[in-house]
Amino acid sequence: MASVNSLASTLQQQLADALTAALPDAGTADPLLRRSDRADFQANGILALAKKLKGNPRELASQVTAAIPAGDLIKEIEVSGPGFLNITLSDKAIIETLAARAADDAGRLGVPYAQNAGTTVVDYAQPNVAKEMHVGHLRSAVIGAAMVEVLEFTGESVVRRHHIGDWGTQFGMLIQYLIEHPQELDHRGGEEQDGEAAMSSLNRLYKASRALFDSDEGFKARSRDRVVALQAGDEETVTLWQRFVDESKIYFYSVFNKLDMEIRDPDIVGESGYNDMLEETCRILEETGVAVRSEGALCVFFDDVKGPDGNPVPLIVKKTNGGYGYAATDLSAIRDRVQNLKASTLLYVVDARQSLHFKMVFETARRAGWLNEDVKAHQLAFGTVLGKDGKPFKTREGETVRLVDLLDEAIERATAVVREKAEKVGLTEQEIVENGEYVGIGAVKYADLSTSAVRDYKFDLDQMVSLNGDTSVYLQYAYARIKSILRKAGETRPVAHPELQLAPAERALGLHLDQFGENLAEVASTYEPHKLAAYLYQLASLYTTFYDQCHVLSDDNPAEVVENRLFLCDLTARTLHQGMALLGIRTPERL
RNA sequence: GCCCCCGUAGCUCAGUGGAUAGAGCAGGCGCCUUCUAAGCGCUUGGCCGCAGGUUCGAGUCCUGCCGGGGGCACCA
Repeated sequence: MASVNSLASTLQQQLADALTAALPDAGTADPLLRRSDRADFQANGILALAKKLKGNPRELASQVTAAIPAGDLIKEIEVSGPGFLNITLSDKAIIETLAARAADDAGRLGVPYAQNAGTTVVDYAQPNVAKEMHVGHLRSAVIGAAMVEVLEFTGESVVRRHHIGDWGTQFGMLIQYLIEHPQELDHRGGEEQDGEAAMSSLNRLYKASRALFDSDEGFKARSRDRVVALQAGDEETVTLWQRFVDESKIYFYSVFNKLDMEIRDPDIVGESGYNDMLEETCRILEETGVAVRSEGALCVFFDDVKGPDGNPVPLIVKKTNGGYGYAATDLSAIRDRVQNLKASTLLYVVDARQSLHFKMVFETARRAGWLNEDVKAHQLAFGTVLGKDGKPFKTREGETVRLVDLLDEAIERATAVVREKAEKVGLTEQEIVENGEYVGIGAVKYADLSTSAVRDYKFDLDQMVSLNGDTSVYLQYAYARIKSILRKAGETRPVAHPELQLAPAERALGLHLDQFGENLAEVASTYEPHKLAAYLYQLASLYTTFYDQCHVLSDDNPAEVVENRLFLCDLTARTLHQGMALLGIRTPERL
């Protein structure tokens, strides 16, 4: 038996049954079970019921209490305040449940798969071809990757899509420039091509072509013709376009590699990938009357979308000049994902500033029948990255900050701290370098993942790399301390002892450990990865309290106590490791 | 003008309609001859933007204001 019912769910069921038994008129009422400061759990549901049944809540609570069958689960249950039930579980039940989790041979800590799992297409990490990646790209990548992992862990079948910006008018300009300056993308003397080098030549070419485009009417005209040639599939043009894409991918992979994030080539399906569908998408929309002609453009209108002048503002699917807007691409992507990939959910990890656009796109897709009750789309909108001062994140010179520079600095600063502390643990040079990357990148990811995505986000490298308090290293450090104890204790898997009475810190840790699966289910259904970060921080915090109050390897402890504490250490380590892995953050064995 | 998001401790942020609103940072006081002090304990600090409403119960739901950010016809 791999999957384990959590204490909360077992208790919830017992209370629900007791409610039905004691108060048949109540039907299937929710006992509203919550964690509590006053006991392990608190049930609030009887208060609302009392109103409905016109009864005294405290009396009803007593009746419900009496209807709960005797068993090992509950140690104490009392009616409190206006009619709350305060419930304390037995130590035995806690350790037995955790032992079942530890014994899960599927390595899932007893976390069950979701009942109604489907296929979710997650659209995240969408850099632009021939353009430098900046902090804005970080959020989509980090948040999206975490959602992918969490969804997969809960049993959802996930298709990743990196909707890179590899299409559009700017490619006419780039390709035309390359035709006129053919050496610009050549690699120097066969030296090994790395991401930085690829980006710097792309960057140079982009700037040069942009300058020429703005100053030279002839070049501008030739560039426009080149766009037409590209869209028409002209062989020479497409070949050159492919060079830009390939060159950019070298750069993307180097950045994602630095981010310790796996991006697979088949998952990169950029805007160009839907090019062949655009015409048909527009035709369907027009034929079904979802889209109409307005001022020469093919548009979809909405009652509640208006411009500053009070006139309706449409979603433009096809432009007056015959070109396709990005709405056509997004709608085609929806068709592809629903019809070909058989998605039941589409998740877009996209900047909140595009919320109106996606609202209109989703509504259009609903009208066209591509989305419906069974196939839903959701934008996981994230806020803008701001500097410490609350203004858009820029360098002192007002330029956008390169993502790689930021990551390098985070790694550099983290490595310095790791090195400073390394002697105490006896780290090798290789471990110092490795840990510096894990700590630095972890700090950046954790900072992004530990607040709710929709808020604007203050990027404060000093704070994240301070490595104090609520930062990733707190969790990594807790993990390393556990592993240190486990190494000292030897290799055998520790045995749980349900017969023991638990110390307060042990109970608190144990109860929290048991809620891992419920937390993941919530994260998966609300698309809020920061709740996982909060759970893990709480877990590490409860562990360090335990670490402080409950010495593990002490000669004063009876053997069973040592074993049981080792068991708690082991399960905490495995839970931390699993949770951090879902967030994309490494947990070094020594730190 | 309309729409969306945000407003919680000095700062950065949590807070599934439940009892006394929580963390981290910063400030104050303690704790390394015992498993990693990147830590732990204690402590100072709150008209949860304002005003109504719904509810047995509102930081949380509804309405209206105020303040900040963003979006709103052929860029993505």
